[in-house]
Amino acid sequence: MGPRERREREREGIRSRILDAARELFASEGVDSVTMRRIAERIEYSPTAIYFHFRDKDALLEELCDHDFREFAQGFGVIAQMPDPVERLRAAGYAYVDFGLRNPSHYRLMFMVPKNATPQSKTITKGDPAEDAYAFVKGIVGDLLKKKLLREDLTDPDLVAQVIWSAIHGLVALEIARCNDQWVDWRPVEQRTRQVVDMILYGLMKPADGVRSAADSG
Amino acid sequence: MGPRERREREREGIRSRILDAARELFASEGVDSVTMRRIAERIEYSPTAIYFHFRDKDALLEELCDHDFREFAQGFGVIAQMPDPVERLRAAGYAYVDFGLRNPSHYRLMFMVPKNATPQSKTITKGDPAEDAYAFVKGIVGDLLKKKLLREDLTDPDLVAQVIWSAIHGLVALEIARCNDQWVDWRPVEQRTRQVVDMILYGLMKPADGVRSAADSG
DNA sequence: TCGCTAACTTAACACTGTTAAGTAACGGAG
DNA sequence: CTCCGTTACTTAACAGTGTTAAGTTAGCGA
Repeated sequence: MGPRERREREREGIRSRILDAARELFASEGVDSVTMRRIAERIEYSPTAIYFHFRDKDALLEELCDHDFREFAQGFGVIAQMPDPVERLRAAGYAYVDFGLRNPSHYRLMFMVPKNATPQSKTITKGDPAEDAYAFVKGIVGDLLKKKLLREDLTDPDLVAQVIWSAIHGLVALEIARCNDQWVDWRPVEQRTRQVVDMILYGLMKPADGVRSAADSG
Repeated sequence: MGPRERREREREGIRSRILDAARELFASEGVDSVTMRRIAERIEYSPTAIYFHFRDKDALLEELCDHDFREFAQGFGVIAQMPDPVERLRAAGYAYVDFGLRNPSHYRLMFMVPKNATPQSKTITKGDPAEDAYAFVKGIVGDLLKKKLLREDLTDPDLVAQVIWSAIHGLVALEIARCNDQWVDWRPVEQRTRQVVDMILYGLMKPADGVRSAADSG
């Protein structure tokens, strides 16, 4: 009760209005259009008012990132239900690429800009597959290990998860940064996605088990 | 001959002085320190003088990139001599990663910043493996195809080259953008490199032929 | 010698993030 | 109720950015 809490609520309100304005600007006009002055304009405050709620512009973008990270991880919700870890990995790969290509600006901010650290997020619990996409992949790798489906020299879930992430990230990152590059005779991104995922599965699993390629099922 | 040519030479001279200054600034203090004013300071000209030689800052950076692209491709010179395409691919992978990690600023500018096009370079001849790194990889893939070492469903050299590039690029790009990220328990980049290259070979080649992993030879 | 043009410089514009100083409103203490 | 301090802002300004417009000087061709 009391005005103490009301002030707190109001403060939180304007905070998220700032974040919303930044996000809209960001999504509709690209990261370069996210200036303090344009954010301020949208919420009808003076530019410097933002500094009362965020340390600086980087802190603001960091919090935007934070939100995106959770949303990103939550996108894997249904996939987590799949019983077969191989199919789960394949689906996760497709979902990852899909997110990146649907939200190139967000993806850039999240993974393609050098950062000292992923937001030391108080709001995302590290290691929880529902909120942490890396933990989700690592979980799948753990299941593959348990079922002894991986090559015998692969025993470190972190290492394998990082290798998988590299390949998928490279696909998305190149598409975002180089999609209009006339130099390379690009194959359709869907085709590349299928082949990268196939390569990951063929490349990490025991040959004996045989990987059903994407071509077989669709 | 006469003063006509001398002027031409002088013009070319100041042009490359600008490029050199920009390159030094870029390598020693990062891309953010490459401002028109600081470049001008170094060559003891006024900032606006640069505009007489380059359309704008982007054009200047583009030409910087151009130079890096050729240097990058030339780094594959000795590797091109290797007779076995499998070993050639492995060595090319290591060399690629090595370049990226040794020149993170250059790598970022070359491959991690969205561009409408790789410089429509008059100075790099597309398709020449000595000057075009993509063509070099595509050439290796062609040899692998000729020797029937690839999985039977893989017949398109461009597609395969792009898949290989994705995986290697992802490794480098993540290392550059996220090397200090506390969120992920990163394995040493050398270890990841070996595993990514192994995954590419295991993932693309026929299982029958057996891939000698990096662990076997070193 | 005249004049044109290439190669510059200086001044300025329109931006950017950010800080310093000033102002109005609100809440608790005496 | 009054006073006072904190909170939440605004206005003005600084230092920086890329870039353009206008003015200046030097050198070549006629």
